[in-house]
Amino acid sequence: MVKKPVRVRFAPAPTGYLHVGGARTALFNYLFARRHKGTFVLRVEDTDPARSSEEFYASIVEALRWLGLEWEEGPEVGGKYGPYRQSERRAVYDEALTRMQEAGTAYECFCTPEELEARREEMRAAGEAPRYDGRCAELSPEARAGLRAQGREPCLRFRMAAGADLAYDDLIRGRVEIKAAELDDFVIARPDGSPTYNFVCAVDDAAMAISHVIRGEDHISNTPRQIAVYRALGADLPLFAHVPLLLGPDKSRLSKRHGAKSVLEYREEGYLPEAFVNFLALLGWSYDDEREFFSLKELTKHFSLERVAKKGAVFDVEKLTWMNGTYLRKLSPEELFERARPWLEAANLFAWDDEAAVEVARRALALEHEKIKTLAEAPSLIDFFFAEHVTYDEKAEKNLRKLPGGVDMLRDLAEVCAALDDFSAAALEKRIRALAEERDLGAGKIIHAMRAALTGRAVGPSLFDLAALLGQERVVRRLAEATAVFKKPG
RNA sequence: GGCCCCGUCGUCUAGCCCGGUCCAGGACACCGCCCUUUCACGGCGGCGACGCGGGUUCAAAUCCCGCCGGGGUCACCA
Repeated sequence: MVKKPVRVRFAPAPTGYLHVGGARTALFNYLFARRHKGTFVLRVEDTDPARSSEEFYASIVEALRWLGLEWEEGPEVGGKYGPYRQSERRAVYDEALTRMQEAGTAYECFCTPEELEARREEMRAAGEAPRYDGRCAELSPEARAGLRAQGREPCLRFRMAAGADLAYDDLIRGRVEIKAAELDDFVIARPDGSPTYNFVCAVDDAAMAISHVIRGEDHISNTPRQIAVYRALGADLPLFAHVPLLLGPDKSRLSKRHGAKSVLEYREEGYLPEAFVNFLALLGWSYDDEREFFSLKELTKHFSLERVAKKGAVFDVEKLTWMNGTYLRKLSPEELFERARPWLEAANLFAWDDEAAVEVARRALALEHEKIKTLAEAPSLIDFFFAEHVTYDEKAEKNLRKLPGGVDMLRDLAEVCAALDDFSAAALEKRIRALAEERDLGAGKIIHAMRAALTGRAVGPSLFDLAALLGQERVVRRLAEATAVFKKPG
């Protein structure tokens, strides 16, 4: 038997932003396609005009691109199975609908949503599973005409084969069996003719020659219906793989109420797409018991559905943040600066046409390289280099006050700094340490207070590096200004 | 509630299919120590799990049964 070419699809509905769960599903599809030299298709499931929006569509496309998940076929790039937006495929569905009506696998149902809900409620009350009772399944043409005369507009239902159990082999879960009793005739088109999800999904997967359907496990219960549609269409079944859901801290499906953000929000918060993708891949998939760093490219080499877990995974931002930090540390100082640039620009710390200032920023960020965890932190890490006057935080003020000798020592420090011919970090360190020696003090005493005076903070880069970058003039000035702290009561 | 799925450290997971090498390995977080002018990075160490109960077996995280727990789904949404 000839193996069919691998074709997978990610099929989001543009009813919201791309969230992390969707992103992971997209990633798994992408990886699977690449791994098997197949095709990754993007299909937009916008059959519900009331809930779909262009804004969401655009943001999903942008998010996928940010992650680097390029699709070979889909909106924006085209492909021979297009169009790839279901709102543009109405003709395809209409044709299938007509064929199925003619074949008798679809029939008109005149029940109203209200009537159906009432009957479902009765069934629930009676302890039965609420399902469609087949009331309109065998309506005669005359009966239908009568109902129409009453002003009723029919929807179309799919006729499930009576008494037929269904089963399929899930690539992740193994064999899944569904009893016929659990299946009912479901709506495939609304009275206005617009088709519904289970129908279009199967029609398109068949039409687009999708070989593997990789999606969230919340779709397991849809699978039998879609299989039934496939059969009615006379199409070969794809293979199904249902990946576990992403969970919130309370173990229920990750959602907005857990504070789940859209993918693009993570971008805004300064996460690197390469770190984000790496982290996402590890949520439900593993390589072995050791390795956890993978580039997108490496993932495409190693990914396999066999190593996808069955258990849902909790999205742990802390680990993401740690991983982001390690990725940030792998960048060269220049790359780090360039990638932090959007955040730096937004913070408006200095004029970008001032080359000297840009250079200071570049070097300042380099001094914080080992500490930065997200790009969004960049501005606050270096802003004191550009502040007109230093404002001291609580801890800094405390460190300043602890300086032995107080104001006098601060003045001496300023004097010493002003007298230095060579204001390099090395020369500065030598001089400051010598001063500490002269006064019979631990160098740390001076260093801590001086850092506070120069930066307004108790934490920061190496004092001597920072001071050298700040420049002699500003160092002397800030040391002088810091004497004000001692004049305040405290 | 019916049906379906899942169940190893707080979290992500390796191990389970092919029982012994697992008094369960790695990572994040946390704690301690080291490095060090602070923070951080890095290094070292610690804390910490096989949901419970039966059974099979010389031997069970691994196989079987039951229970419990969690989740998903039951639309003219996708």
